[in-house]
Amino acid sequence: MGAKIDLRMKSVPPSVVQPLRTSLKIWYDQWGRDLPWRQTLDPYAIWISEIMLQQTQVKTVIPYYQRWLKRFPTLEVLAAADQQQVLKLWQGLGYYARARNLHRAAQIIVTEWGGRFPDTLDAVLQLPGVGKTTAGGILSAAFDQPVPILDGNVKRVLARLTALSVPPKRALLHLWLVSEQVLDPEYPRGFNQALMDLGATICLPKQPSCDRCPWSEFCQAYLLNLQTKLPMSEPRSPLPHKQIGVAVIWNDQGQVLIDRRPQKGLLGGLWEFPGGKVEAGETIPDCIAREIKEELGIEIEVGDHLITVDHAYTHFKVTLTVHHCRHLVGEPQPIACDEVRWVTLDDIEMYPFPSANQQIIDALRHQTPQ
DNA sequence: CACTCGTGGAA
DNA sequence: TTTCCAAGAGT
Repeated sequence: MGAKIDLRMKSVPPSVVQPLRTSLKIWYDQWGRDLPWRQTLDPYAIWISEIMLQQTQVKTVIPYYQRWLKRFPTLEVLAAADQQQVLKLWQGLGYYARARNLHRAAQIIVTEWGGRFPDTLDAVLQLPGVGKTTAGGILSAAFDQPVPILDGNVKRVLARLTALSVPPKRALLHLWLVSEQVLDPEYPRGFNQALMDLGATICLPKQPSCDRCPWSEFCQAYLLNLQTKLPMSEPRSPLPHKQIGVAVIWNDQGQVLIDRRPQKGLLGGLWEFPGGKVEAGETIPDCIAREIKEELGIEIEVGDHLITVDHAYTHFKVTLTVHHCRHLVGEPQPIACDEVRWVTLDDIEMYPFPSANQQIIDALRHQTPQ
């Protein structure tokens, strides 16, 4: 009872550590990726890339990274910027707390560190939005310090290397120890980058290219022919589906009403068209009128259907049913949001919107305003 | 510690 | 088309 799996059996034998380092370096020298953030040693630029790359593919990040450094070339520029400008540049990248934390952290570095990026693990871990993996990525890439990492790529590579018999989530301590154990103290910058490249280009989730892998002769999963079955995954529960009624409210000046979501929580700090969840037995127009009265304190007339948008978030799906509406009486109040504003369709592009709402804006541009 | 937090690439 | 999941962190 309670006997835990003996993870020591899954460690890497000390005699294998040096061959792992040597073979990975040789492979990386030939096959390593040439990525924009590897052309600099500026800790600011490397930090930006590490944050953007959290849960986000390299291909998606590259254009955002280029635009970011053009718009916010230094820590000082970022610290002095408006949060709305920061979020606007982040629009579409998701996990918007990353952008809010970057902005806050830049201000902290300016005030607490005189604008000089900290170079110790403790100090970097104090920055909002920086956890163990990001800290290791920054310190190894920018300062060549031997600090381990454990991102999705490394979890998969090490789970296969050691034929980990439980899902990685259940063995994080073990995986961190292995990452630290194999890390080459003579070559930390290249090693960590090589480890991630191995996961991203060879040790793929499905159909790993073991015939091109420098570690195949050491890989317990490969030697046991388990490489396509590892790492183990945990079953997922089906996503709940929410029906949302959304209002595009027009006033007599041809403006529409938008609101800014609270800083905390989903899509914090972004703007949106107001609306809310459809209750049982309620029609969409009834829902929209009720939500607008509850959240903005105004009376509207619900008109024609504009567009229906289906969107999937991480933990649920939504269907936004959007109607044109006409403002009748009352001054909009920010009851359930941080701010409300009347804007023209020309000005609306200045505001950061979530992707599902951007589709609504696109639809508005393609039809005659009410 | 389980849950929250976005979006799009790739199969 | 659906499904997985990507250089994870905060609470």
